Amino acid sequence: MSTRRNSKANKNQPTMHDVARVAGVSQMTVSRVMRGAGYISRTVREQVNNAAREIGYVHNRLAGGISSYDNPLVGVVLPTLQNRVFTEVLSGINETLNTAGLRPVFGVSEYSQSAEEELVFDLLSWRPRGLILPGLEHNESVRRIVEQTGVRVAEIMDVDGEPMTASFGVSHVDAGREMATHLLERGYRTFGYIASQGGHDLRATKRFEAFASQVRDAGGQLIAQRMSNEPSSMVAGRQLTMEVLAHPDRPDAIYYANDDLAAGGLMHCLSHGVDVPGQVAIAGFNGLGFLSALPMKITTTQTPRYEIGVSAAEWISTPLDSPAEKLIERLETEILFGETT
Amino acid sequence: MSTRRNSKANKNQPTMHDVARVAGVSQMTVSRVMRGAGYISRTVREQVNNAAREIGYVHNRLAGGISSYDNPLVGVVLPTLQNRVFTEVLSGINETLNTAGLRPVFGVSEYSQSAEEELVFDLLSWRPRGLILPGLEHNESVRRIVEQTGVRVAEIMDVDGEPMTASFGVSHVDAGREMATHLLERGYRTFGYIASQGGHDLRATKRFEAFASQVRDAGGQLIAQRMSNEPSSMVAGRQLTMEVLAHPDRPDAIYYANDDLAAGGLMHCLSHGVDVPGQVAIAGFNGLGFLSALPMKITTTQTPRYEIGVSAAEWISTPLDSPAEKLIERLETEILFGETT
DNA sequence: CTGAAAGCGCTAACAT
DNA sequence: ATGTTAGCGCTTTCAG
Repeated sequence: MSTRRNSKANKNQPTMHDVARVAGVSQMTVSRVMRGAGYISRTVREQVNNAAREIGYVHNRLAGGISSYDNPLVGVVLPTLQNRVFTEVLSGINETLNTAGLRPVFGVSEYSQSAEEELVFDLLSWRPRGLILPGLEHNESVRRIVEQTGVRVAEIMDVDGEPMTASFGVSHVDAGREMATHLLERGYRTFGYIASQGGHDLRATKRFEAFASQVRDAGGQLIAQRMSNEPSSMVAGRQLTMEVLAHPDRPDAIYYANDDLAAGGLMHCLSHGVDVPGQVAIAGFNGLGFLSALPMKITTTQTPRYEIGVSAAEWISTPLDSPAEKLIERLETEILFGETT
Repeated sequence: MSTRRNSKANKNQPTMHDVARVAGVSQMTVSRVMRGAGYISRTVREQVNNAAREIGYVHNRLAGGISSYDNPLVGVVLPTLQNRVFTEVLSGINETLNTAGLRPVFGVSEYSQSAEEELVFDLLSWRPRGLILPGLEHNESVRRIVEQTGVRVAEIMDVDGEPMTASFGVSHVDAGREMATHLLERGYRTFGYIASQGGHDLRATKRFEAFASQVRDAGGQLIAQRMSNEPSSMVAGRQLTMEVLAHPDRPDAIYYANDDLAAGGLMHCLSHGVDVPGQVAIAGFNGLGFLSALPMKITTTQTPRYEIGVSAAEWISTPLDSPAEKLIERLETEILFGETT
């Protein structure tokens, strides 16, 4: 006769009861062995594990989560997968969660707040132990449901603003200002700015605004700006740089929203005999690893991307005891002085 | 009085019962509205949705999954997040699943079969609708549990072998052979090979073996091989190329395990006045977008990374009706003839 | 079109 | 160190 108790034709997967029957113990004992909870004698544990292996039992956490409320899932939202920056953050998140026995469930918002909203509801339906969201800007609906459900949220990448509960990132305002200061000190007076993502990257915007205001305060001028609607890439940077330099009124220096764009700019200059930094200086943002393989070291701001992922994931992993106190974890950036400025 | 029924202090989240009470309908009706199942009158649907919004109810899919056996999660395993190739595949997977209302839960195996095994068990504990695994090589334990649970598995990247149920990818054997043929036709006779990941990238190994055997068959020679244990990167490629070219017996051409390494090699040559392809030819693999921003077009094999993700995810999304028939979906590669060969 | 009853597979809480 | 009992929040099934 069949040993299955499942009335539905649907599935025929073994349950803890089946394991218990084979191992000759109670179902509760199987549960304890599976979770590594409570004290179980060596012999029983082995019987149970063998029985489980034999019949191909896999722990069912859906059922577990529903009764325990302690669910090892973490919802992760990223703005894009097209940019190394976020996959490095994801890498930090994933490794840290993995170590803590937690698992990421994730979605990509494509820099859209309404897509983010949908994602947040969807992720919340898995009753995650926490949520990791990009940036500090979210729509009202997201704020409301976060408040109502009381889910722990780590807002990452940015610390220039008020987090819902905790933020982990860098100050883009300071980074933009510092780069402006550096370029001004070097004697550059007229500037270009090249960005991508059609302005949806709010952190790039923060950097740029701080950069621009610092430039103006020092009597410098912003004389060229180009923005692509595409995701950032070397190809886009190369194209936009060509456009900026084609103009009769060339800037002394170009600030790029990130390293990919800056590297593309450098490639344009190298291919067209434009002297860097003699005719035009180049500055990027992030300090991506591939820069050090380029023919010239690009000046950029080093950001701790992996570490941002790690610190956010660690906070989510921590057994919550701290009350509602807000946490702002600011990680530091640093200008890498290259040969392009 | 409190409207909560939850005896545990644990959580105090509203349930369908709470929504039902507020909306003045039965809990079952709420369930139908949430899932968009069955026929619900317009009025009732709106009442329910309003009530849900008002009290901040979020659908609980853990509870749903346990009774319905139809779970919108898909387990995804990637070998690494350090390589654009896989984040592009992930991008295709994610977008496709998203469209189908499915959600990825994922883990990274770091090219280790035992890490993969752990991951597979962990992912299976969420009773996913399917699994996406890299490559065709898996350990016995993975094969057993896949068979026992009957979970749908899409093996991606590679079609040179027998899948458990379905594979989506390219032929690395053919790709390696084709590149060898191309280089031989160009007149190159002595070859170098540069790789990374310490040989754990089994697909790179398949390419290389096909490449090497083709070279030997044509009377060519493989005179230099370097392999880094690091993840692949331009920096590693630059370094290894320097090492290969420092040797008195220089190869006519270097085949790289991928474009990052090849681009690093090109950068070395450009920076050191090594004539490409006059002194040494360069060939990569993948056709990553950034190649077109480099000063010289590198010859490479174009691979459909995003599409591999899409086709695997589509197969997982499809309501299963097809029997146990094996599926091998071979996507095509194509040599991009550049200026470096 | 809507509702009531009966579980889904597991864990918490309380025995023993 | 192990077992019993009573749900967790939802969906299935069967009524109406």
